[in-house]
Amino acid sequence: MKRNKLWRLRTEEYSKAAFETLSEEGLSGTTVEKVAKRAGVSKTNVLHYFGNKARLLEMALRYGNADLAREVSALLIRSNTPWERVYSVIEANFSRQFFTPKIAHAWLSLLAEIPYNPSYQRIQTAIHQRMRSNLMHALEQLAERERAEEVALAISVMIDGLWLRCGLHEGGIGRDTALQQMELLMESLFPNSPERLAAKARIDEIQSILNPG
Amino acid sequence: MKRNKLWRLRTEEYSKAAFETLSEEGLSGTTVEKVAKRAGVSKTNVLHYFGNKARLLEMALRYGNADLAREVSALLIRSNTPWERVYSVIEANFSRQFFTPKIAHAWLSLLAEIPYNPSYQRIQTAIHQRMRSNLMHALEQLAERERAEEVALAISVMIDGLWLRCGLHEGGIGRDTALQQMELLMESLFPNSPERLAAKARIDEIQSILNPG
DNA sequence: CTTTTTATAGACCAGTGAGTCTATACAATC
DNA sequence: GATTGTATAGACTCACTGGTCTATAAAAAG
Repeated sequence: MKRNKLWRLRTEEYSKAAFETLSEEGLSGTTVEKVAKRAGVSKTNVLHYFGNKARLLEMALRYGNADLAREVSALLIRSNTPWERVYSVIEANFSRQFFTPKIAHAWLSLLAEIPYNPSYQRIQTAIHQRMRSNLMHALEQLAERERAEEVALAISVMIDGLWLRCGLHEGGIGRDTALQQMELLMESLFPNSPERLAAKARIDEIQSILNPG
Repeated sequence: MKRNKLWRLRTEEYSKAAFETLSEEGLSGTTVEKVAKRAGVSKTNVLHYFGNKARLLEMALRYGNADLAREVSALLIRSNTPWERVYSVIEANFSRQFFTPKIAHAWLSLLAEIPYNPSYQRIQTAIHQRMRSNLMHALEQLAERERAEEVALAISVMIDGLWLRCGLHEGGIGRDTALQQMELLMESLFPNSPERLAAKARIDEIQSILNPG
């Protein structure tokens, strides 16, 4: 169907525009009009595809997550050991392309709306759920179940916290500080583990190959 | 000055109303009108005291933080050792009264605006700065400076992350899970430290006396 | 080649929200 | 007691925003 193709193309285009607008103008500054302007089309057209603003932002949330999800997958399929899978999740979350104040701004703007919009809530729950699941599959092979749960939560909470700080003020936390913090956490949780460090090194390398600069 | 007294009273009242509105309606749902209604006065009156909405929300941010700051102080002045000071910061941040989804919602809503409003940014920077300072004074006596810096950051980032999760969805993270996570972090960072555990126990006790329930 | 569907835009509408203007009650000051 | 300043509210304005209605061009279908 040609219709469906164009549909997908446009929704992706406009979701992206919405995400970018969000990151530059904040939630209160994001209007359908501005998103349309950024995409170079009329407001009517954007509404034609999404029906209403809420759904547009919903798709923006999905859009923002899709990139990250791809990055995680790309590392995950190249992982051979549990430790490598853990570091795939970590590294992907602080990839140079994604872990930027701009993107963190947009993410923050959407997060703030989550409590008031069940639809966003479902999406975010799914996102967290997937991260937890990715971590658990790996960690269960490295620790007892209960500890694995705790640790998985600690890792993902720390990731969220670092993203939050990244979005908060420009000069705040960058990739290096973030990774250093994650390493402080990991080294404290699992001290003296050559396997862990080897995995970290390998994933780091893979990531810098996949995504140079 | 009687004038100043009333002024203080009203600004406090309205800041509180704004904070509460924020927590129930989110940022997009918070209008000057609604805040006024909640305070039982006219919109004009609220505007009379704050001039504009931005300054109202700015005061709401300060208001929300003031409570927390008092809680930290109350524990801090009763602390005798560095470890107790560290746990004062931690416990205060997860006090039963403050660490609630409602308050976390309001806090999230304001955070999302920080990147777009220099004034909020300054306030938030000051808040983070004070937390860092509180932690550093204590941690410097427990580790070398560089490690103290790292650890202080780790603790405050984890606190932020847990607040974020608390605000995200109702059934998410509660005080118990949060404190358990903090303890996982602390135990990993400083294993086998009876002094630390004693301090934790003492602050926990003081806190439950000051703030029963 | 006509008919129907899809894509796109322009004009418009209704609602809302921030902020102002005007007015009144009230307190303080002289 | 007159005057000045403060607190408060009601009516109003102006800008803007989400969303709809109408129209047209383009494409698909027949």
